[in-house]
Amino acid sequence: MTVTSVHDPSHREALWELEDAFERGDLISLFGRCSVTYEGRAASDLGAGDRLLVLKPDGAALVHTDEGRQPVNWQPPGSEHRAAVREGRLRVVSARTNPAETLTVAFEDVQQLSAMAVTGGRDLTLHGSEEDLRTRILERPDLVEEGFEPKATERPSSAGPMDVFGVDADGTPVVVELKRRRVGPDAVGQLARYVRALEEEVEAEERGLAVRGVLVAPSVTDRAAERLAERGFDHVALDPSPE
Amino acid sequence: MTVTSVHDPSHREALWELEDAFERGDLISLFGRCSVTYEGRAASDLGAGDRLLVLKPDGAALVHTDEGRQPVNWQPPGSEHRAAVREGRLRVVSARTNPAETLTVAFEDVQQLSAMAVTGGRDLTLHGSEEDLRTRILERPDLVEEGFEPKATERPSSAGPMDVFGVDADGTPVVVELKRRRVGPDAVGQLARYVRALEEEVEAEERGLAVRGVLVAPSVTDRAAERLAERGFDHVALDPSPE
DNA sequence: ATTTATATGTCGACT
DNA sequence: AGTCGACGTATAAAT
Repeated sequence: MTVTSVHDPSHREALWELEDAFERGDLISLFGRCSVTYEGRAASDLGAGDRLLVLKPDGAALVHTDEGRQPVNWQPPGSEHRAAVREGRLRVVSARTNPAETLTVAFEDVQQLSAMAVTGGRDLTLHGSEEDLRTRILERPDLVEEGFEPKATERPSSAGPMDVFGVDADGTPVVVELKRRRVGPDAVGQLARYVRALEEEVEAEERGLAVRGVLVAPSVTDRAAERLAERGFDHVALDPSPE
Repeated sequence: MTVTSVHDPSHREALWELEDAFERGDLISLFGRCSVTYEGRAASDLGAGDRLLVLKPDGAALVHTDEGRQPVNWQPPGSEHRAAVREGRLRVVSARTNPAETLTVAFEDVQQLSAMAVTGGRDLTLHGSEEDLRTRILERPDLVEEGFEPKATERPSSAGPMDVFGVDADGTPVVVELKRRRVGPDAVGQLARYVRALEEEVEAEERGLAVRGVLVAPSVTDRAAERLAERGFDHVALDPSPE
């Protein structure tokens, strides 16, 4: 039996089950009516309501309501879970240091507690990432531009490593910035820093050789297009994976 | 009784309970061994393993392993949940359009299903935000600098609305950029755009009047400090909430 | 430990 | 619906 569960337990029963589950390193799901307070990087208070508390053996804690992808409150992995009964009520505290922060869940009512011993299956393969986009360009440089020739990926510069560095048909240096989805102005700023850094390098040895900037992304916002135009950079419309 | 739960149900029993819970608009927690595939903005495959599936009545779906604050797979609110038994196995599909994406969870084994009717209690009050920082500065402008006088918040410019606009003791225009935590170089870039935009405005009517830039944040990274120095901007060390 | 860039980021506000 | 900036962003890689 890998799962233990109790329905409508007393606060004290819930505490016993919780402590056993902590001991076993289980993944825990706890339904009940509770109030939540958080204090740390910010501070928050959440009045009584029905919520789902998830406690993970790596120290993560999640308080979920019936809405939203995000937990309404949480604690990052690395925290320490503790449970106690105070004044007849179950209280779960998850805390960590550096930064110091504490999540407190005070239950008025515990409806359901389940705990599962989790084994294996942590191998996620994700496709369509920026990594894929780079692979695609290295395999078919003409997707960037006729005659484009990649020279290096992650080429270091004073502004950090650039995604792809190469030369165009004329031999002019080209900095390529990759984005897996539609981008805003910030990406142009990033590209501009790489181009400027490279221009300074190049000028040091060879006068008058311009550096081009190319932004590869499925699309760009209007504001980003303006800034590309200002700087004289190009945009190549390309998806991370072939349709 | 607001919670229903079944322990170690058959796939078909689980399906019935799931459909009832969908009907009632319950918040659902489902433990079991499953494989997960996602296809949409990206694509991913996750082999069999023990996981927690959370299904929300607003359409959100979360697949959690025993590690991490983030779900290993998910579907945003607004998706539609469906469940079925195929070849004797429970299969939960959550899908949405715009963008089109689909999450499929195929169970080998269902260990525990709980569903709770959630009522009320959605009032979160968060302290220590950028909003708080602005309030604090408007109440005590001297925290920015002796003689600083705020003139407007969210003052519009060609680069977008600036956090706080004011004048210093000499009557020089000051653009203030607020950050609630330690900042990197991107914040300096943001401030620089506001300052440049304002300089262009000011120059149009009045020659030779400089514009100052002040970054208010608890601290800055080394790189950010360099860029502040380059541009001649000031940094004021200030927390969103009084210690 | 700190800094940097990415993310299926998510989320809210505004146009 | 699209754009923009904040977030207790989280997370991984590099320094």
